Amino acid sequence: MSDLLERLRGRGWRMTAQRRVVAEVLDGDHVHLTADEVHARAVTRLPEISRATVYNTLGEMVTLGEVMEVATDGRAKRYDPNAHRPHQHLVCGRCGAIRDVHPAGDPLADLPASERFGFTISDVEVTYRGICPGCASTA
Amino acid sequence: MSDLLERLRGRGWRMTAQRRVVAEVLDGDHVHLTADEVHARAVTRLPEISRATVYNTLGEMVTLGEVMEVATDGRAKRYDPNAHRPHQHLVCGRCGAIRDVHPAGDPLADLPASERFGFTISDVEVTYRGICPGCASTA
DNA sequence: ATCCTACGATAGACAATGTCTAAGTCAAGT
DNA sequence: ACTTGACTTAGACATTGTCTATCGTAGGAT
Repeated sequence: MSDLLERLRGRGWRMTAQRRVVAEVLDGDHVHLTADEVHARAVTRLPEISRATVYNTLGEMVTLGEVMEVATDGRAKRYDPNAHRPHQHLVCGRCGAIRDVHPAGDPLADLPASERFGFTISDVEVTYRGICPGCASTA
Repeated sequence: MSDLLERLRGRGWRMTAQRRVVAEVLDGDHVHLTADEVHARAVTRLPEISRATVYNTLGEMVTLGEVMEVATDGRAKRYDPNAHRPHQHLVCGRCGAIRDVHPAGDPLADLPASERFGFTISDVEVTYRGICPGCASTA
């Protein structure tokens, strides 16, 4: 059952059919759907759900820190329900497949003070780019 | 004078007034303009230049590897002429300011084989997020 | 159980960014 | 100076995301 839904429930969220469906559709590992993909899947369970509601709901989940927003390609943002465990992303440049990965080490430690320009740094995002095995074999 | 323009010249590029203006507008350090910002600046020098040409020209420069495309915010892509020297980006979450930074170490080495899922990795992008000194003082 | 009310959902207009097409223009080799 | 294919243009179109006015409903109060 959806961890995501459980966590949202415990936050005073008014539970509606729409929010439940969005949370259910988004649940899982290595899930990185665009807002429109979420909407398409939600519609199969709740035909009258609107695009605006999907956008609103995803935005609220991001604000609550329960979902990560990922912009790997400059196109549509993707939504990653795996926000409770820090991770980075590995992206196939040909087919767009995305995997969650867990690098060793702390990239923040690699940025010397002289390269911080006085910024207070709160987060580091790492995106690995390459070609996935499937795409490599059909080169 | 523009290194960028020099490098483009040596690649069999047909040199037009439009391309020259785009390359000149984009030149410099810590430059990260959106396509529309490039267009706005180009228009002041060459009033009849079209949006399509700016998009085309930027796209070609990216393909040639002379300009980096940066998607730091899920909004408009930004274009960084500093492609000849590898670097990463530091972004202010409040005002959107972007600085080029040079972390020590190799982030690729931090990704164990077991976390590569058979991908052939060709590139790593790191984005540091935080608050710049100016925004911090007007908190 | 029913009623209220504020919060959520809806449709569709609008906005921002990017892509494509058809026709005109021009850089550069001959 | 020609010629030609690459370049440019205006504007339509596509995609992604946001906003507004109105309607519906979850959940507490009675």
